[in-house]
Amino acid sequence: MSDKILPKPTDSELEILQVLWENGPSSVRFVNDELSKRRDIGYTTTLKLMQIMHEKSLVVRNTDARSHIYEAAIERDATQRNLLGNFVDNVFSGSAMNLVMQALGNHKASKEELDQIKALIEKIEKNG
Amino acid sequence: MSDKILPKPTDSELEILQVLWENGPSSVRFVNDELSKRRDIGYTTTLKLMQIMHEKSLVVRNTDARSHIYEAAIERDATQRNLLGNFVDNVFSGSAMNLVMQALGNHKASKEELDQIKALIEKIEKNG
DNA sequence: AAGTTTATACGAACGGTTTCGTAAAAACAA
DNA sequence: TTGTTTTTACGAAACCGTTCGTATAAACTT
Repeated sequence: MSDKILPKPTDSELEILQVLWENGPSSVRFVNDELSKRRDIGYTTTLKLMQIMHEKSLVVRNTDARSHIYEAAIERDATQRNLLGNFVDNVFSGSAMNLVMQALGNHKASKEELDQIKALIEKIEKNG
Repeated sequence: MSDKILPKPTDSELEILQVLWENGPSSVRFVNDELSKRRDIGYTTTLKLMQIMHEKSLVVRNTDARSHIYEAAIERDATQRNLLGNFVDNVFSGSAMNLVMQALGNHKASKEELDQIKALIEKIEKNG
């Protein structure tokens, strides 16, 4: 009822969410250190981004201690599902199958991965 | 050798590219009519977008006639592959398999589509 | 020829993201 | 206590994408 529609995270926000999803609740310092491994970014830039994410309710934070602890407020799976839907529409004209074929065809998958997919397909076929 | 790295098309530019890929070389008028079927957009907005795309070399154009004819300058497959790679990195931390599983699990695929994927997997397994 | 329609070109505004400088407060060290 | 480090907060600049108004020219209509 009182659920608000959360905005789609931007690319930078997604970078931060990945860190939070993988490491759990974290300080700005920690997130910034993680991001810094991948690219140049100033501490206050990361801080500002996370403050904006807080305003947007993409993260929640605990301000008890001096260094605030931030936590992702949206689920990884749900977020990926949302963004995937958008992406399929924009880039593959809505054809998820085309995307899957591209992803499969382009990516050198291991035997285990292919087996996983085959298992999933069988499961879908049974329940279909 | 003298190949330039083309910029990643934006969402709006992608809309236009879809029209050009599906209909071949087209006038601004035609593209705008197509876009207008899906959303509100002014003629000069479409024109401006296509002019910017021309500057970026995402399209080429023939200005012989009064109404200029625009044509996609980048291939659909290559573009989709590029954007997919980006997307997998940003949203799925580089795991294409995770993306495929999500796409498959979430999309109600027809028997034909599943067969297509199975055939592709077999082909990959043979050549692997 | 005069007026209407249709096209391109250009510039500017608007909104949003990203970046960072600077200030203020809190914690720590000497 | 005084100075250094660490943190949050705030504001502003720079940048980009999108949108559209207006000017101008070309082509068509009567």
